[in-house]
Amino acid sequence: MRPEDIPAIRGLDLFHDMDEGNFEDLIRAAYVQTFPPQVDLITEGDHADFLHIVFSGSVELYARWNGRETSMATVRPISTFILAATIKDAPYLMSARTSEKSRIIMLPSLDVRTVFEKDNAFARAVVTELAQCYRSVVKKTKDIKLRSSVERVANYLLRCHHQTGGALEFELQIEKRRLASLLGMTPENLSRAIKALRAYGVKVDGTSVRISDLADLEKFAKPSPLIDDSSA
Amino acid sequence: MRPEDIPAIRGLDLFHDMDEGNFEDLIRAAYVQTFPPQVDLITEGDHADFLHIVFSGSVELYARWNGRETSMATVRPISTFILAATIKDAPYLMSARTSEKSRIIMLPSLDVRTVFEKDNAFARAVVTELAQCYRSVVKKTKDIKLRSSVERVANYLLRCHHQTGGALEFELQIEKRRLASLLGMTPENLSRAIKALRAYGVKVDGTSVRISDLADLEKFAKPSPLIDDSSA
DNA sequence: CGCTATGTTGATCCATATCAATAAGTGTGG
DNA sequence: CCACACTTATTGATATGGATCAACATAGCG
Repeated sequence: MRPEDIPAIRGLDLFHDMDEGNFEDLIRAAYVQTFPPQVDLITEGDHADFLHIVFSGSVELYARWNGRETSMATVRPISTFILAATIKDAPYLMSARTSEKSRIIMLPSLDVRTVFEKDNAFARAVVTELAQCYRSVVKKTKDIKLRSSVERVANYLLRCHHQTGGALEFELQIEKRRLASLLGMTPENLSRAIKALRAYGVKVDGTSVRISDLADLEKFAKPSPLIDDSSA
Repeated sequence: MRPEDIPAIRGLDLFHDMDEGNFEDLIRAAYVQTFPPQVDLITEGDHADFLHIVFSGSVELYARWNGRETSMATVRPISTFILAATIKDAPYLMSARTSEKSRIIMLPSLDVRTVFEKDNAFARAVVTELAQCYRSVVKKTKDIKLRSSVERVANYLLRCHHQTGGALEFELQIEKRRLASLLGMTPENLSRAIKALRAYGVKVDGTSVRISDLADLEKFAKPSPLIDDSSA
């Protein structure tokens, strides 16, 4: 752990309000490692030995069943992942792999649970974090069950648009094949969905996206705060 | 609130370890009401004014978008629902309606949050509950994204089988149309999926289900603890 | 600079949705 | 208690969104 990294971790909502001594205990127990792309960090079913924090790069959460695989989420700096398994002392429900070269901090689950037991501020921060995660998955479920694939793509692009501060031109931060899986469709189908959105003023070239008629796209996509707002 | 109901609530994991005085504060502020079937209790987007507890009957959580509707979960006694919105002081992401005549306890969110702030045991119980909810939704997402509709039905029946303590004959506790929506398919498609499972020794007549060849059904369904275990 | 993974496009197939008709419950009021 | 209305379940016919297969283009990358 580089000393200069510590303030950034301390700045996370999850660790911000906890006792300084407890925070230092956690940090002392932490491992830090830089991984190349496409390295598996955890495998679903394994025991949750560490709470992971993505410090740089990005991590894909995915799941398998019966030979099939689907992308569940992308974790970007700086945030933790699979907190629930750590706290519950339960097996991971998802696997995780680096999408790009990534710096990962690992806090032993045992230490996290110990601090959780004695630090009340930390316990409450965990609640906030888990409530956030929960609501986020509920939104994803609504997205998948209530929308067609073209609608999901349209709304995904609108979410990117908002996350980039309202830019009408931006870059996709994720491979298309991964995006397809994340949105519950095949790469071929994503290609076609993107083409279908040309009719609503969306131009995609490689990873760069341009929305030429925002109103038209929104009229089609019908974004809802109860599905698409990343906070709320 | 009938005095004889209080021990049952106290017995819930969520309230079991909290301070007696705080528990009494919550109970004092509670409303109790019996609703007929098909009554809307909450509507998505509304502010979360109450934490609800299903005391008897059952409640369906569902969501709408753009004129479409999908069932998200069924809540059975005795458990709470939409804790995350209450704690985060955020709008509900799902609507809820009674499926049958139901006795519902409502704790004002404000009181729940007040107790949450001062009662550390309660705060930790909230964590456990939210972690459980989170993992449960993740499993549902995996079920939907990784399995075909027939596979989902097969695994649903196996879950019923386990929840009834291993019975090979049991009753569906939910209307078929609701089940279809819950599993992300149409009622017609559910009918056909059930018919397709005859090949694996499943006989459904009305609401009664009989599994004649468990091994065969399991071989087809390939249940996984990481998707189908209700605890874990 | 070639190799391999990714992305696109077209053709086809299949799972699931939709539409339609009927049957079977379920509840209600006379 | 039955007749009627209404909702739910089933079945068949058809339509369609999305998957699969195949071919090619493209872009990273060693």
